[in-house]
Amino acid sequence: MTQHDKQAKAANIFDVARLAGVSHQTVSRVINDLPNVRPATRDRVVKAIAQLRYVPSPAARALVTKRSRVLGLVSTGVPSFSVSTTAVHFTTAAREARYAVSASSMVSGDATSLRAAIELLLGQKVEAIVVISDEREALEVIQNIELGVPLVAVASELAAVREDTHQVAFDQFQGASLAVEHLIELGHREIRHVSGAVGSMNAGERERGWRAALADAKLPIVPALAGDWSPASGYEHGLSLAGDSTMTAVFVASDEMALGVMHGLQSQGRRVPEDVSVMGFDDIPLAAYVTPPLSTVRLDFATLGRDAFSLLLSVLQDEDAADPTRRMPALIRRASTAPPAGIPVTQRHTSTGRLR
Amino acid sequence: MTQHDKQAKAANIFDVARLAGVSHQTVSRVINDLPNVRPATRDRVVKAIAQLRYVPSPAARALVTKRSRVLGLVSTGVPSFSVSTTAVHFTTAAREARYAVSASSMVSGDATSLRAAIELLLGQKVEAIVVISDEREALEVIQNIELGVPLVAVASELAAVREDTHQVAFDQFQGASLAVEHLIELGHREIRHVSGAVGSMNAGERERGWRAALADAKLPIVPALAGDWSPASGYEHGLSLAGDSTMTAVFVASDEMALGVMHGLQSQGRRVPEDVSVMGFDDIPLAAYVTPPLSTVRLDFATLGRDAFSLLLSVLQDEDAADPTRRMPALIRRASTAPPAGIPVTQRHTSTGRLR
DNA sequence: TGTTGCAGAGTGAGCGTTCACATAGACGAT
DNA sequence: ATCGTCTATGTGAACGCTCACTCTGCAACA
Repeated sequence: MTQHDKQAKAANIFDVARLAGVSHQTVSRVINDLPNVRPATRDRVVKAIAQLRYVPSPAARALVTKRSRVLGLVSTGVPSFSVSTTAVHFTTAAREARYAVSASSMVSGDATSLRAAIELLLGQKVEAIVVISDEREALEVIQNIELGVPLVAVASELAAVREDTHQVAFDQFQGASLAVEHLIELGHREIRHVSGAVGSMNAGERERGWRAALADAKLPIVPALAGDWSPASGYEHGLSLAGDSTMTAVFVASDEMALGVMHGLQSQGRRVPEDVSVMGFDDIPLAAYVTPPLSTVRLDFATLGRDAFSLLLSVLQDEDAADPTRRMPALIRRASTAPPAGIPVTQRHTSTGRLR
Repeated sequence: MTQHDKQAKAANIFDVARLAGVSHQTVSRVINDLPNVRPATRDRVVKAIAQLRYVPSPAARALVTKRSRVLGLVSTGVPSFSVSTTAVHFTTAAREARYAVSASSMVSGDATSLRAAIELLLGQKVEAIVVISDEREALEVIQNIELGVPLVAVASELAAVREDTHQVAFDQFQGASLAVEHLIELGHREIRHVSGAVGSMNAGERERGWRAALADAKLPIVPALAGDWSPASGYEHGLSLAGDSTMTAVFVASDEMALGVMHGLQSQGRRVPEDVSVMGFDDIPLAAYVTPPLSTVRLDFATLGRDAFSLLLSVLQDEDAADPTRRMPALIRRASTAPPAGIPVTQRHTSTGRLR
């Protein structure tokens, strides 16, 4: 019974066929779950497979079927909660559907490395590519490459230049409006915005939402303060906002920056939310556990990741259902937002000078 | 000149050979950069390749060479800064060496899905597998699978059960000692610890470091408070620690939890660092931008990721150099740690009762 | 002038699958 | 008895490479 299952070299379909006393084609039918195989025969084959620890060669299979069952995943930027979570759930969904995911993440996202990454993916004959990147330019670079395979972009702008580009995203605009409306409802009238990085599509949509909500309420709009998603940039703007005694609330384009803003504000003696309300975006796990807990807009990245995969799958199966689903964010009220101080005018006078 | 480069179906090595007026073997020599090809010939081939947009089939190549140039990457747990950063840099290094990375991330990391993930990777004939997981059990599950390929674990415990398992890690023990010694130097005598998740190797090492540093200084040791890496668990422990008037400092096993601890403490009226010093671990980007900025231990995950790849590469090339490098963490002093209040005894009396 | 050596090619087999097709037997209808 | 039909199985080619050879001509040497 005991086999010489030494390092002999892996069994192939013919070895299995021989052991099971059938043709290689019958083995193929069994591994591919095709009909017209007698249960008894199937059994013998299955046993032979197990005994020989046979694993079909993906290379041979890909060679003849011309399908690799590999998906390319490109992501850019410093690892963030949003991108990572989306990616993990995309990968999980793919795995469950028995697709392999060839990942190509990169911090910089410049045209050169992006092109190299795509090239490598294409060289692997991936069946489709999904891009999780918020950088408008990155998406454009990719769209200008002759891919030859479908592209799914997890991105908030409908900039579908090419016919075979599909999209899945949150409604960032609505999310931002939600946030700003919440501040307006609380009674705030001067609401500032710290935006995300230049060239970021999400940043653009969020700023647009802020602007629209203010316009709707006929409230004053001043130029947004340009951040870069880093807590450091939030902090810098927090410092300068501390000196702005007319505003009573800040809508920040991300939680990470919002925490920086709060720290900047607090370090100058401005209290949150008593003096200034701060609103974030994303709802990162930490948001609820800082002082004060951050009001924010929740994005369900897990669902987004799975959505991206479903879309990819339907594109691959030519069901051009492909409706660009846009998930709605949810408002999360916590302690960093509150009605403005009841005595705004007096307040304004006493704290007019630059604080330091 | 203009070709009918319609959807004709991709060119193969023979098409290129025909166009260049050489044999397929010469084309093969060119794409593999082998010698004994006249420059003029090489040129013609290169031109033909460009003209036909020829890309060699990885499947055909893998079929004959028996090498896939694909690496498997498994990671477990909720996406975190540490894991994501390590993974991104591993991927980048691999891409630069023209290796593809098949990613299989999963939130749960239970034996079943872990086995399924490994199975899928093995089915793709990956040349090696790297695991970025802190869960002892996950690593054990994987080590008990007959992989047939080398395994590199990014993990802090030297639990090399199998011969072909290699490791790369930080010296978590030293890092934790560093942190605790910093607190001791500041004058703290009662230093508590909020540990990471049960079953986490890093958590174990960090707790061990805390214990050792206290023992070295002959300071009292009480059982650690068991967290689970989540900010929520940090918060809970922060709440209970607020009632512990004997301790003046807490060493928390991660920054995320440390922020939760600070929030718990602060919500009970305990000031950081005036009443309690809090020390984190990891140095996440946010750590410097909360109030107060968090003292912590910095881990260079980017280097770790690259190290993992170098190790993998040397293992693949049979250079069993394979020394288990352990990178040293660095102490980062910020504002969440300070000398204990000068009047600890009085303090102790006034705040003895449970705060709430 | 013949022999050797080597650079620069080419030839054909083989990798492990799936696909299209061929074949054998069983069964019911004519 | 004969034919078609369906099920269960087998046969051989093709996929696109690399590998191990073979072949050709030219330079160098005795």
